[in-house]
Order: sequence, then C-alpha cells, then structure tokens
Amino acid sequence: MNFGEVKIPFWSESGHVCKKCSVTGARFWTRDERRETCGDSTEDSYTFIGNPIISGYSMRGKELKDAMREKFQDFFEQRGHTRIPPYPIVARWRDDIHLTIASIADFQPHVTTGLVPPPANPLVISQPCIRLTDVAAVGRSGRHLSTFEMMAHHAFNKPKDDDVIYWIDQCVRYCDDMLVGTFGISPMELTYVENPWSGGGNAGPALEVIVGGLELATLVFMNLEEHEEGDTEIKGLRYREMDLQIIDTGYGLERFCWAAAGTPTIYDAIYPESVDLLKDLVGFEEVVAGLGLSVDTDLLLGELSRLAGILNIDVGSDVESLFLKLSERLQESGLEVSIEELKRLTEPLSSIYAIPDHMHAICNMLGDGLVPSNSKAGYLVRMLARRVCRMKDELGLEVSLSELGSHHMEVHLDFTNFTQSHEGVLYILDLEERRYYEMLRKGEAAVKTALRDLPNDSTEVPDETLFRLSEERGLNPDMVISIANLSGWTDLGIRVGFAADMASRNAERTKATAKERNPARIFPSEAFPDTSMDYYSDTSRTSFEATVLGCDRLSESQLISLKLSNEVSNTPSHYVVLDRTLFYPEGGGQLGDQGSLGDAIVVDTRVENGIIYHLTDGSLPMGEISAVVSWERRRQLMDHHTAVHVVGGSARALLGPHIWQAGSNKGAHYARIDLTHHSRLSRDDLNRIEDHSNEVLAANTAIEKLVMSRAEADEAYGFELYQGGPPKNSEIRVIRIGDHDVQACGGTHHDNVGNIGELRIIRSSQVQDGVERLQIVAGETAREHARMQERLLKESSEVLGVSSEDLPAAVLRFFDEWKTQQKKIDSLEAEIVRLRTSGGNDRAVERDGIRYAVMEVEGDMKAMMTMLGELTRDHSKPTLAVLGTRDGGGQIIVASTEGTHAAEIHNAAEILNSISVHIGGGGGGSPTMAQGGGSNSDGIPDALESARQLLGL
RNA sequence: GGGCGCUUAGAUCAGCCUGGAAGAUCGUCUGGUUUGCAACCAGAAGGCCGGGGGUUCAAAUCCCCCAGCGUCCA
Repeated sequence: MNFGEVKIPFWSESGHVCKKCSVTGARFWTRDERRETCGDSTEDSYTFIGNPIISGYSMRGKELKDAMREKFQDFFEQRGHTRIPPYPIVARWRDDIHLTIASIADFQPHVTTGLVPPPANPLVISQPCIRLTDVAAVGRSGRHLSTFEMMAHHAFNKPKDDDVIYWIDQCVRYCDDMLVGTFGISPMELTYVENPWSGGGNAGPALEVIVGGLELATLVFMNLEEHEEGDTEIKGLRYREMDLQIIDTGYGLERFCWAAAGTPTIYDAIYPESVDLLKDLVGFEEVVAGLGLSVDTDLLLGELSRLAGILNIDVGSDVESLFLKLSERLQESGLEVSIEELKRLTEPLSSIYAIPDHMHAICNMLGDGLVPSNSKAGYLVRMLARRVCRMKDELGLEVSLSELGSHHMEVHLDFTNFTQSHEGVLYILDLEERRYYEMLRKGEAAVKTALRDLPNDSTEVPDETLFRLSEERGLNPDMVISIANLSGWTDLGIRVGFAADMASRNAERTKATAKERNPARIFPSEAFPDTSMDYYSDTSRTSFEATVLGCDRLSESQLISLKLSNEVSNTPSHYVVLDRTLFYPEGGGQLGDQGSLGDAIVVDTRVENGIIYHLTDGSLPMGEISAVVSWERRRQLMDHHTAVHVVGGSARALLGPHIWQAGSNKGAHYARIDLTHHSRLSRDDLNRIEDHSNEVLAANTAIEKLVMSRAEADEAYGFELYQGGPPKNSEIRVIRIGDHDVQACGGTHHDNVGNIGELRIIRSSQVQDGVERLQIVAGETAREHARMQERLLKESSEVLGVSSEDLPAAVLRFFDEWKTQQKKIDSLEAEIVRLRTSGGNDRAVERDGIRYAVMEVEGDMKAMMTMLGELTRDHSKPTLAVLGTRDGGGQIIVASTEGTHAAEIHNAAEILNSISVHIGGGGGGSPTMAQGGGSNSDGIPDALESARQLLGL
C-alpha cells in the first residue's frame, strides 16, 4: 500500500468504492458507482446554491452558526468526547505563529510532541481561527474567509502503551454518521478524497470530505514525524512512525452554514445583517439599476457565485485576467456580459462581502487584547483595519470604523469571552481610523512629489516609484493611482501584472530572510550531564562547593555567537561546567550571574540544553572547587526582576487588559519592560504606574514560587501566565505576587516584594508602534539614579549661578536673549555693510558700467555673505564683488549681479580658482557665485591684489 | 525579528540625488482698499534645516552614531 492510501473496513461495510478522478487524478471513495469526478475539481460546480444540502436550518447569521456548532459538539459529546472551550485567537503560547490557524494549533507543540497530556481525550472543540494568506480573495471568490471557526474532534493515541482511543476507521465512521445521520446529507453525494498531508515536521494520510462541490471537512491521521532514518519518503523528506498518533480533524463551521442556507455566497449565510446594512448604506439596488445591465441581475449574481467557487484566486494573481475568465465562463452559461459591466457590479459587491468578514477578524483580535502595531500580530490587525477603511471609502460610506465594529459586535459576537472591553475595542478602532486618514493625508504630498517629474499625460508609473510609495508610506498602488488621478495625472493606471511582480518581490525577500535564520548551538552540550540548578532552592545563598566536570578555551566564533552584554567588562577566555551551581544563567531577560570559581573570575553565566556554562577569565583543573556568587549583583538583578513583574501588574491594572509584556531585560544598572499599549504613555501615566507599584511594594506581599505541571498552571491561571513568552517545558515555575501578578518565570526573585525598597520608572520610549518600553530602577539603582539627577541639576544651576528651582526659567531667559542678540548682531553687521558699500566708497571702482568691489573685510563667512547680498543683489548696479576675510584660515567669495552685463563677462568660479592659490586652498561654485577657503590667512591681501591685476584695475 | 523612509518658519511641505546666497503655500502682523466684514493689493516678522560626531576650503545636502515619528514584510 502506498503512503496516503486509506483502506478501512468501513468502506466495504458501507458500500463505498474507490475511484480515480477523471480531472485531478486523485483517488477517492464514493457510494455512487457512476461518479467520475472527486467533487473538488474544476468540473464540479456548487450544487447547493438555491438548493441546500443540509435541511432544517431556516435561520441565518449568528443564530445559524450557534445552532450548527451546538449540533456538532453535541454529536461528539454523546459519543464520549469532552467539550473543550476555544483557545484565544492570538496564539501567545507559541512563538512560531501569531494567530491561531487551526484547532490543532491549540495543542502544538507541547501536546503533539507528547510532552504534555491533552486537556481531554478524545475531545471536541470549535476553534475560531484567522488565516490571512488568501485575504485578497475574501469577498471576491464567494467562499474565502479570513476568519472562521474550525470545528474538530481530536484523539491522541499511544499504541506502544496500548492507549488507543480511536483511529482512521472509527474517525471516518463518526464523520459519515454525523453528516448522513445528523445533518441528513444524501450519502450518494458524499466523496472522500485521499490527499495525504505533510508539513511542519509531521505527516500522515488524510481525507477531504466533499459534498456538492464544497469541501466540508478534512480528516488528518498524523502518524509520522520527520527523521533521517525513517523508512517512508514524502516529497524528498524521510519520516518514521511517531509514538503519538493523532486524529486531527477540521470541519468548517461556516461552510456547514452555507450548505444549509444555500445562499449565493458564504457571506450571505453568516453575515446577512451586515451585508444588508452595507447594501442599504451604499444604495446597492440603485447601483445595479443604474448599470443598465443587458441581463437579469439576480440570475447573473447566482451564476457568478457558482462560478467563482471554481476560479482559483491566488495572492498576487492578475485581477484583469480573472475577469476575462469569468466573462468567458458566463458566456458558456449563455450570459452575455462585458468585462466592464462585470467589474462595475462585482467591485462594490466584493467590498460589501469582505467588510463583515474583516470586521469579524478585527473584533476578535482586539477583543483578545491585541494592540495594533507596525510589527508582529499587531500589524495583522492594522492591515485588516486599513483594508476596511479603504473599502468603505471606495464604497463612499460615511460610517466610521468604530460604528461598523459596534454593529458587528452587537450582531455577530458573544462578548463574554473577550478580555478587552467593548469601549476598549471601539477606542482602538477610532485610533486606527484616525491613523489611516493621517497616512492618506501625508501620502498625498508624497505622491505629488514622487510624480513631479512625470508628464501629466503619462499612462504608467515607474515600478520603482510604486514599490517605494508602498513600502515607505503604506500607499498601495491603487491608492497612488487614485491620488494621482485627482492631482492632474488623469490617464495614469497600473501596469498589467504589477501586483504579481510586487507579490513575488516580497516573497523573494521573505525567502532571503528565512535563510539567514539558524539557531546554532554554541557549546558541546552532549558531553556533560545536566547541571543541578541549586539557585532556585534558596535565592540568597551565595557560596557553595562543586566539582569541575569540564573546562575548555572559548573559540573566536563562540565568543561572537555569545553576544556578550555590555555589563561583561572582561572578555572571558574559558567556559567551565560544574555538577551543581548557584550561578544563575542568562534567561528570561535576566542577565547571568558573576562571581568567582576558585581563582578564576566568572564574568557571565549561560545555559544550553540544561547545562550551565560559567564563562571565566582563566582555566580551572578538574575536581573539587569552592565558588562564590557576587551577592551585590545578584541582589540588584533580583530587585530589578521582581520590580518588572510588579510594574507589569500595575500597568495592566491601570491601563487595561491589552497590556502584555512584549519583552524585558534585567541588568545590574537598570531593567526595562516592553508593554503593548495603543497610545504613547505620558509622564502622568508613568507616575500613576510608579505610585501603584510602590504601593504594592509597601504592602510587602509574599512572593510565592510554585512548580506545577503545565496543564495545571493553564487551568489555574490561564494564558496571562505567559507574559514572558511561550513555555518550553512540561513543568513550569510560577511566580505569584498575591493577586497582583502571576506569571511563568525561570528567574530569581525575592521572597517578599518589600525587599526591593522602592522603584522608579525613569523613562519610556516607543520601540515599535503599539509597544512602549519602560526603564525601571529599583532598590540601590533607584537611589543612585536620584543622586545622579541631583548632581546634574546642581552642576547646571551652578554654571548659571541660580538655584536649581530657578533653572528652567533661567535657561529659557538665556536662550531667548541669545536669540535676540544674535538677530541684533546680524542686523548691525548688515548696517555696517550698507555704510561701507553705499556711495563715495573709494574701494569700489566703476568701469564700463560695472562696479568692481574688491576688499578685505572682517567677520566670518556668514557676515561676508550678508555683505555680498548688499553688493550684488541690486540689478540696477551691475557689480562684481571679490571679498576676502582672514577668518578660519582665510576665506574668499567672488560673485556678480545675476542677469547683468557683469555676469556675462566675468566667471566667478574662474576668478576664485586663480586667486585662491595665495591662501593655500581651493573652492568652487557657479559662474555668478563662488566661494573658497584655505589655510594661509595672511595670503588674503596677495589674493585680492592678484584679483585686481586679473581684472585690470 | 528584518528592511525602508521622514524630521527644514506657527501649520503643511519643497530643496538633499549632483555640497556653493535657506524657499513655497497657508496662517500671523502692518499698511492700502472698504461704512464694516469677506475678498483683493503692498509689505514685514517668523529658521540651533531633530541632536551629536566625521569628510570638505565649504554640509540642510555626503558618511557614522543617537532620538523621535512613519511604513512595509515575516
């Protein structure tokens, strides 16, 4: 039997036969002996539109989804599955994906690798998911969604332990029983297409379950893992059997709803209220009537939906050629519609369909506490919000983003599961809309500047210009064109194929950056047993005895990959491995301990694969050794680490549930914590957080340090635990500060928060949009910081001879005075120049109607420029001026009055070059204005004299 | 996490590529016109060209560092 073929008793018992699809060549199972195609080919169009394949569901929208979901979960609950509440849509327990893209993602990687047992076995779940890979097709294809619920039943089998819940045969029986028995789908319509699955290091056979041209479910039987010595080869990679064998199913809730509703598109089935509202606001009926289509519109729309399903819309594919294909298809169905008519109808319609879908994703993401940003998951919600803003503008809607959000949450969502408040979501939506229009406003000037050199009758914009505007200003090509069309370039359009080029350009770059990633190991960790980490048992112990198990010189490349922090003052030469240690290795943002091992100084401590490496300034012999951890440093690190937890808790309490720790760093001099927040923090905000934190310190709450299994911790505290990032082990250390803060953390902490004494938030900065970085000092560094501030104030106020209270006023006064005096000097200098250059001045010579002014002046280049202006700006007095000053090694300006006889017969740059040799320098400029300088200021008189000779004066 | 861009008058932005006299529009102020306002005309004030270093005879302009802001991709 080949990999991917599914042979189970159920097939023959239920009368299924195996066939080969005449279009795709895929193997599939069906009860219909005459069937030629698998159901999921270009020859299989949707049969359920206007003719539901699931009956008995007359409701639409949320009510339909709720009913469908309940029916599904109830079916499996009655068959021994435990119902599990859905996980958040933001996948904070994983570091490889931002959003939950499938129900199985809830259990990766900890459960699927066998590290942690599943929350129940078998289980049933309906998991909201977001996938943005096909976001461009949403609203256009009639079936694509960026957000959907994946209903699923999962079973985790361990055949080696005789622990098998159920496998392929039973899984297919459940599926078939439910579709036929519970949902009343005609058995003859069902096909099961073999489509083996591989990816992400795992593989297994799989079946696609198809009815009426619609894929309702995928059943994956994950039983292989990538391994060099495996005996199964798939797509060039070798796989072997896993100890854990997983039933991974996915049933599209929205597709069930669509199949039951039989509406033209999936959006009509699940978001009817929103679609109606938008059509109403747009006046869609009038739009259609105004088109004067040559065929019946209802007929056309129905036909479009049927066809759209079999047109495969890829990201970056050419919309133009898609329309061509659609139009041809319609003709085959006997509908004569021009591409132009088709466009005018489908463009607004696709936005009307896409908006509810996008709003659903946006509300779910924001509801989960996500903050819009210019990077990571926050960027994804911003991108969707901007798509909605653009679509509603193109539709000419007056309604705001938050009004759309408000309507959507009211009609389509259960708000009870949200961590963010209703008002919080609307507030963020308003912020995002303002930012979008701000971007557009700035974009207008950018487009005009970028296109300035382009003739007004151009038809195409250079590719490079479009790429740059898109990347730097966030203006996608469509927006650029519409701005340009309004600004004078009326014929501009986008080159055919440009969208595809841009997509492939992005794909190339993604590929290039993906190659650079390699989390290389630094140390030979297989040579040593795991180090006993004694620092957890008593965080205040500092001296201990241990055995040196290994010591070796650090290579040049090891030193580079270590990326030592700037708190490491001496470059280490060796690494030392012990059997046990009190040295805390860098981890969770806390820097490594320092101290001494025998005669050697420990400058940093690291950990890799459970082995702790002490970085020392010398080598050590094998055997017993006594060691001391620097308590001063350790205490400071603990002050900072505990302070970070306290500040994080206070920020969440004061600012809202969207506050998450996006990263942190704890050194000996200061600590910092990155927090997700939608606005910049004012000093006032910081003060409130600081006060709140110090109140927590004053209460001197005991710090609980618990070790518990991951499942237990999840159950007790939820995902807020993982502020510091996804957990890596099945056992978790939980640091709990009363009711104030609780998180999984491997760092060293005090036993009571009061041990810190006091903490201060000394500044905040924005590391990305939506991520605010707070710098914290605590304990000794807080006092040091205060002393430093005092010193700065004292030194500054002493310079001005004022008390530090008067410093701001004094500085302001001095700055103002400096400015007014500077102006006075300028005007006085100008006055001197006027006096020297006006009338009866014997240094100016007039000849052939040109005034020649050759003179040495005092002052710097700026003063000379002012003088020059006086001399040469007056067109009624054509002048050639040669000015020199001894300032700055000697400087010379030669200039003539532009547009006059003087400018025609003399070249300033030439004159300058021939005379500047006297000051040992050079210079240059235009024919009417040249300046230069040198290093021999005493040569100025010679230079001016040679100018006089050159000009024959 | 990886890029790219921006920071110039009270506001919005040119100028930077290719170094050589700091600009435009709006706003402000003064005067004219007007019964008055708007509009119009004439004129003026208003600039550490984000901060710091470097290259150069010369830097808003080129190079490096820092800060603030924006944006794209993962």
